[in-house]
Amino acid sequence: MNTSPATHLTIGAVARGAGVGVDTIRYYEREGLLPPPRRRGSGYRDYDHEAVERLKFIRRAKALGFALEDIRELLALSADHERGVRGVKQRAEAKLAEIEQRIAEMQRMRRGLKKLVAACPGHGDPGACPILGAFTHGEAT
Amino acid sequence: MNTSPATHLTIGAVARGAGVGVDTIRYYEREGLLPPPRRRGSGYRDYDHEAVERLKFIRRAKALGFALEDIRELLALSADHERGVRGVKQRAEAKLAEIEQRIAEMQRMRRGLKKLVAACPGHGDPGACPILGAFTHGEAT
DNA sequence: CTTGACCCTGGACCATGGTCCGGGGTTTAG
DNA sequence: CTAAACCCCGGACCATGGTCCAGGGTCAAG
Repeated sequence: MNTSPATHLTIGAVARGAGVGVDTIRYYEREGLLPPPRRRGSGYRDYDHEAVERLKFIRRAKALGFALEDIRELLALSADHERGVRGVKQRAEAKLAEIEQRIAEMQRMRRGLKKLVAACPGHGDPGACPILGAFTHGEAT
Repeated sequence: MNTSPATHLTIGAVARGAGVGVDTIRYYEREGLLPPPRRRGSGYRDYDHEAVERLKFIRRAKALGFALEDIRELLALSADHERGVRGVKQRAEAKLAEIEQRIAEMQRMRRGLKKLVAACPGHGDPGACPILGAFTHGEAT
């Protein structure tokens, strides 16, 4: 297996490869999401392809609903592989529960709003608009 | 029904009544979410009970997934009742679509994460943990 | 060798949704 | 009357997740 550690990528190449901005990369580095890469003599950051993967991972994790802080923890866990696997699974389970919670909340919103929209004639007497009514004395929750 | 316009409430009473902080009320006023109330001779804001209702409305709308800017628009529409009813319904419909969109996204996340958690042994070889794998080369989306 | 594209740093700035503070006036209960 | 509790204003500050800028060095093509 070739994990290709020998690639030499500038920050710009990594950014293009991962679909983020260079400032974002430096920001993630400051925030401990991306390990500080080795430097070239010039001071330029010198990345390998794993950095691109890690950034893609961050994007995916964000898309999965993880905040940067969650991701930082996940990455720290995955760095410490032996105890990491268990931890990663636990975090993922916790996140799953959180997401399911959020879905349930959103569904409550959806139901309330749907009911209101269905009941609103969309014209005429404001008193007949249940949306405004629900806003004014809450029956939409 | 008594719409009681004659109540005299200080900002603190309104805050307690609506379950928000006084700073939040002043912030909402600055942001155009709450109309500037009349003032007493001393300069104190003088609210009536409608302000409390309006704040509760803002809380409910936030709970329904509206951002403060959305709420500002909704309030502006509802102030102009005749053309407002139609507008309010349209906004609510748009918001409903947005919420449904968000629910769908969350459900995709949930499915991905669930699959990963189910497949992860939770111990042993990190290579066997599909969560880390999915993060490193995305199959979770 | 020059030129333009790229990289470095530190720090300022953005939006969102508030929260807190200081210095001062007001109101109300005892 | 006094003291506590409340109110005023303007402005600073918080977290989140970046984005942009100035002033300078580096690298690659022609």
